[in-house]
Amino acid sequence: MSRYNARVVEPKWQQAWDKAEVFTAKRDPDREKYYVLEMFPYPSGRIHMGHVRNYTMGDVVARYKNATGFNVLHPMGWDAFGLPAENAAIEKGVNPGAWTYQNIDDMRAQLKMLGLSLDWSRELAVCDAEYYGQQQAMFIDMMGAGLAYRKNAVVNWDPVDMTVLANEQVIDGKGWRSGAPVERRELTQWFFRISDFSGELLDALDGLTEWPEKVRLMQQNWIGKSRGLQFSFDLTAPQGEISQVEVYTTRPDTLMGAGFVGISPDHPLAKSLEADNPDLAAFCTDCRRMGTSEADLETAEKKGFDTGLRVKHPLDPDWELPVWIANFILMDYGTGAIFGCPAHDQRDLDFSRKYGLPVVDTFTALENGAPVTDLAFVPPKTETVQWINHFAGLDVANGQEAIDVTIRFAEAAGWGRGVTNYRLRDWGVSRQRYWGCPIPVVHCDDCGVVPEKKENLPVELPKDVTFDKPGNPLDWHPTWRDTACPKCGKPARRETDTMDTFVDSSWYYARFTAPRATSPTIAEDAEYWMNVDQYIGGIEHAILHLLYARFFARAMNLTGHLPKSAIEPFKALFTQGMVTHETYATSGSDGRPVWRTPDEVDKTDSGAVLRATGEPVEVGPIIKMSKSKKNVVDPADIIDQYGADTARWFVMSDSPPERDVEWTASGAEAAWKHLQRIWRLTVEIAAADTSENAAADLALAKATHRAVHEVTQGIEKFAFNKSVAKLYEFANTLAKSDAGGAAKRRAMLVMSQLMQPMTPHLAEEIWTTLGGEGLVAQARWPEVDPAMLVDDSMTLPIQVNGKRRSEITVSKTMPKEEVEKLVLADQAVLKYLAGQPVKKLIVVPGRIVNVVV
RNA sequence: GCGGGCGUGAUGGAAUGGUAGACAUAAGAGACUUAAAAUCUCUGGGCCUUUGUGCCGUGCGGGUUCGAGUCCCGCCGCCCGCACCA
Repeated sequence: MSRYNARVVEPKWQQAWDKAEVFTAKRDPDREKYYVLEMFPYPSGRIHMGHVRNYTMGDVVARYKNATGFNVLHPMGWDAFGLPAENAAIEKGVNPGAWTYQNIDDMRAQLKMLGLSLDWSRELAVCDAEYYGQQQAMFIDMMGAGLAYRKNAVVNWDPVDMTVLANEQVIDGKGWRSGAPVERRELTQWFFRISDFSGELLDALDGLTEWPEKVRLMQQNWIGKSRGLQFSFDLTAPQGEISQVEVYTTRPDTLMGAGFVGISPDHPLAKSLEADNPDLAAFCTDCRRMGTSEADLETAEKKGFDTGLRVKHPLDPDWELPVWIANFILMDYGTGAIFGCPAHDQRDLDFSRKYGLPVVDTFTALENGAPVTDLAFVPPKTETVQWINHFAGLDVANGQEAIDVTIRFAEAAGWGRGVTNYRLRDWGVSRQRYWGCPIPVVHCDDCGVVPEKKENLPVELPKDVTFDKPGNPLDWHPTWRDTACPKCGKPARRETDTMDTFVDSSWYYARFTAPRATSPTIAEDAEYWMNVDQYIGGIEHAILHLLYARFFARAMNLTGHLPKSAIEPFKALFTQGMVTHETYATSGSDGRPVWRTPDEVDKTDSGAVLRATGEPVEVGPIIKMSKSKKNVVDPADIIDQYGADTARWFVMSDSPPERDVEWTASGAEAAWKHLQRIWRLTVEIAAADTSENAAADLALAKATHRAVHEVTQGIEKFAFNKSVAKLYEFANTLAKSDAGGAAKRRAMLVMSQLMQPMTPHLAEEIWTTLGGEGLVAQARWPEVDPAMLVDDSMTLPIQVNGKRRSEITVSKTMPKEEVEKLVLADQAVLKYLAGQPVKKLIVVPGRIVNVVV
């Protein structure tokens, strides 16, 4: 019997699809379109199992939708700008562009081996001048619309390497290469006004009904709408120009419990004090060393410094509060100053206890009026509490009522105003790096900051750059900066900042609708193909990428590059889990683990050993495949050994798509065995005579319809693992069936159609072997006859007091009364009733019966 | 620290609030074979002086319900994000 040889079969069908241009998308207003998109990869050079899983999921959807009659757009591109190319340049002396394009060539070749139904004619890389030139045009339009502007912002500065560091390059407050303590430095940088859209981006989340609830919730919390009170504390004595400290609080009702006023180390008041107070200046400098990430600030030890200044309480001129600088207060949020209410905020309480500041209760629990000791009393805003001393006369009220009353009281009295605040900050897009999209502006001594003329776009990155000096090579380039002012023509300098790579990925979905256009988009194409009907990617992009893309689509709409209907570019979103693997390590001479790749390790009954030396190997936790832990399986090896269909089948089976999947060698082996089994069945069926066996034929036809129904349901609901399980079941049924040859042939043809989205090459081979017409990739998805799904009798479980005690076989349509009679006559039921009267008899038709005594 | 999620046999997992463990893997037994591989068949959560339509069992502790893996409250553990990794 001929063995199925993936190495021969797979390229054959890939060529057949190419030749027939099966996956080339053409705009056709007479057909309903379906746009499926997976988050495009960074071209690291090798695809990994996460890619295989991500792109197979998208491919299953694309192939299924194609089979159900949609005009499918399924494109692929490269998120090709970013740090790794510069790191490679520094470490290996390669040119970032050359390195990137080589990686793209390598990865494209690997992806093509997977047999994905991609329209490669639309391929793009964000580092193509053809792409980023259009991005520059949009940047200029955004400047014109007031959506892009410059302001000062802090960056991580490495004082030894004299360069700006990304957050991931700051390890324990030190530069990753130099090891020098990182400083915060202010630079003038470009920003997008995403915060103007805070309310809009928040409200529109309600319309994203096909997004995971958790992602919408994460975005909602990120945008962070709050209602609070803004007011000022008067300083008892002015400090220079400053006589007040303005604060924003979401709990103004706790004002009578204020213990101190806290300001950010970057607050103007703190800065004005630094000149005369070396200790205070040292404290602020220390705070500024922490790095800029919020996680760093929040997890650091909470520290404060008493400025010695005092402010007056707005409700009691005799009440003075100390002003402290605190390292956990962010200048970017609210006013950069707060009042601390230790009795009702754990962080403020810890801070107050640490520095001996007063703790004043403002309310207590209704049933327990004990004062706060080491645990702050922080009830939900909906809980009613007893007020001790409320200036607006509250006695018993819940937190939300108290906040509303307080804001009204302050507004009426004229010392404060209700303010709606958002946590969302404007999007800083400047990067002091080479390998990114140049910001297309020119600095002119006379005209200031001037956008480049559109006819001069793209502002191309120079190719002749060196990385022997730290910092941005664009700054060191001998000629690239020199240009003429677009306004007055005098010599001027190009902006050397490039754009955040999140900008590149904020509109590629739109560019795919017209990837070769000489404008960012083409109206007819955008109108037809947008929005993305199904977007698929990692949960790690739940907030930033997806929020930026939502903003950018709005900005593109305002600047005329997308229709209004495309401001929510992703109609449905699916977030898939990671591919994980066990980790393996031997112990190094210094006692630290030396990570080992799975193919270096042999697993034996007595434990894992290193194949080469027999040295024992520690089997570690199952974690995301990563180069640093070496727990990677190279898809290319798997494809080489078993073929693409096996890899695709494995990543679709077992684990639900939204959860992590563990790659195991036995799982891959099992996937391969199953596909071989299907092929053996096919060969058998192809050789069988065409006899009939009425009863078995009907049973197999019914099983076929059930399989179609259930596999379809699985795909529709993104439960590919369940579709796979049903296909296993169907295969078992088919293998055991006594049906005649003709019936089996019909069943196997349907099997190949159902398998086509997951294992397209094998499916074609089955289809053609059994005489299917044309390509199975172009065959119409099989229809279900509902009549074939109906079973007339069923097993009905019977519980007594909630425990399963018996079962009866009944017709599905049997009336309740008859079921009840049968149940009460059942021997097992009678035994458990033991003569006790039946209190209640619950019959859930078609489900279960519960007898309660 | 804050925000979000997840937790079911040896393993991956299945289960509109209704028979917990579908389907698959590891393992064990058997068939075929000179033998092995491949293939096929069976067993496959735990417990037992009662082998019984027995008892226990979905991270831990409570609760709601005729009935909870599923809903609610409180813990524990792991994962993702935290604005310059992509």
